[in-house]
Amino acid sequence: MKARTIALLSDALARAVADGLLVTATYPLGATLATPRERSHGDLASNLALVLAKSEKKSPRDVAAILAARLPKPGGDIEQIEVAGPGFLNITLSSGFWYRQLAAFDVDPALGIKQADPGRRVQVEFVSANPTGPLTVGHGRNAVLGDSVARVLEAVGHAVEREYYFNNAGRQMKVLGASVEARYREARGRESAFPEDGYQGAYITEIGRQLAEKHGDELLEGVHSAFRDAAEVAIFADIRTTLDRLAIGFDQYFNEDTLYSSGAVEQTLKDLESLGLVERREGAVWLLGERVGLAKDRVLVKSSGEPAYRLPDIAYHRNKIARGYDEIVDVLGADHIDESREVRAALLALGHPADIVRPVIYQFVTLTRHGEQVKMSTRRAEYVTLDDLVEEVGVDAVRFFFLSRKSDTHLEFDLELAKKQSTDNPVYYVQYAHARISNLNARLKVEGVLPPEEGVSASDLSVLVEPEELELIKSLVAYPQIVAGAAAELEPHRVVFYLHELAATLHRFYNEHRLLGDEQAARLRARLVLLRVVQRVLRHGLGLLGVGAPERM
RNA sequence: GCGCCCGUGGCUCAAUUGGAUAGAGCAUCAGACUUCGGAUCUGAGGGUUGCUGGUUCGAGUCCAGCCGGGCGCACCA
Repeated sequence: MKARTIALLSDALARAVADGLLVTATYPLGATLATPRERSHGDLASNLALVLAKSEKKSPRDVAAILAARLPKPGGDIEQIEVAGPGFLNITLSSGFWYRQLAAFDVDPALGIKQADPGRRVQVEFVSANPTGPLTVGHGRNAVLGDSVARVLEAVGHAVEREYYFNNAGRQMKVLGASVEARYREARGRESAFPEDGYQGAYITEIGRQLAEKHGDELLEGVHSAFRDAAEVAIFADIRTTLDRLAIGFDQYFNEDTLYSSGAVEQTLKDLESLGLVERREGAVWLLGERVGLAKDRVLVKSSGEPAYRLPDIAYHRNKIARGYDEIVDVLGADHIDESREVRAALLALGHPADIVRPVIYQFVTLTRHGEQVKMSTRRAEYVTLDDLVEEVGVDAVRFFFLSRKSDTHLEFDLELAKKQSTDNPVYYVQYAHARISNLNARLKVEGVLPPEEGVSASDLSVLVEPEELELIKSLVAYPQIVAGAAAELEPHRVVFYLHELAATLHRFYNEHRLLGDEQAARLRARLVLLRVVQRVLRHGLGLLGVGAPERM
């Protein structure tokens, strides 16, 4: 419809030029045709006259009037065209158009969502927590965000691979092993030197205790990798369990270590060096900031001879690019923004198409309870893990709440609100809309009323004349654009806001119009089609968020 | 000090990426059906979008400078 309307506007412009009233022959790039947020502004609004005003040296309203006079007379899908405000052309579509849309949605498994053609191969890398401890609430936002971005991309026809990148070799893991060893010794009643910067969580004590149980005193003598290995296995199992609960899975787990064994890290360093982007000084190897567009020089290899984290990270991204993805999404906490920039700069310097790497940055999460902030300290054992959070408020609330803010803003997670089984809680509000329709269908079925078979005609739907009904139809028809926008901008929160609004529109309709006992059979049938599509959209949207759509609550 | 992100009713957040009279929810107040589950709905009050300039037909959105908050500025990952 948009394309058709633009063609009409373009025609009107050409005719105005032919009539000698306007001089701009080509349809301007800056002109948009959008759905106004204000309902009284019609269904489509063009700013064409506003954009042309300057070059035409006429007032926007005059330009709009000239164009309006050359648009086709209302009829067919267009019911009304008017000049409004500073010079907008507001177009109202006929109800017949909307009935046809609804009828089409009813038989379209894709609910109007266009499939990208050709679809792209997209990799989404997320979570990527090293196995040093249970996932935190912060990882939770990462996990849910990454998974939902992947779902949205899949919904518009891209082939998505989910990847988890981890490092089980570095200093962190050594400290982890030493921490476990100390706990093991304690469990065997021996002296132990707990590392100064060791991991203090209770889960470490537990792993140490289990090793003591299994091996007795066997591990007291000598140097063992068993501590580190046991910790890794136990912690990874724990992480996977948590992710499973959240219905999050991965296609690949990528171990940083393979970048060393394959020589990729070394090769990356060589390549940077041969491009003259590297300098050796103070015993370390530096990436020259100026040469790659960064403010400062950055260490690639420490004076100890170990690569700093960013070198393997650059190698990792080269590896990803070499795998041929059309697009690479990195879900990162705000504290990794600079790192992401450094990698990007290095990739560009190495001649890679760094633009296909798209970081999704999220800000930190705070938990509140009764308006008070819940303290989370990783150093001490008093943090709330992601698992604790899921345990307390449930999977649906965790996922919905994490997605209900634009990722790049701080997120305040209200524990009490998330647990409430009432209208205040947006998860329940949306889920209830879905369950309500199920319940209604069940009640009607008892009365012997069943929804019509699929394939009703637009004219069958023309009994839907109430404002609440047309509002629902328009809201449904907007859904594909919401999904497309969420996919293009990697912003699942748009789906959350849309669903809340759709649910509100449904509740309004539901409250105003009673279906049970309606004697007008044709109207009842049409309404059941409408509700069927509403329910499908709710279910689909919740699916993009990974949130359940219950039949009953 | 430098860089990045953010400042929107009392609170938590949106705003179709530069569009029209800045919208929701919570909270407050006032109401609705002899409940297709009231886990719902209607209405009201509440705003100089941190401040000051600038860009243009038009700014919450863009540019500059301040004020305030967060993150980063390791040879930690």
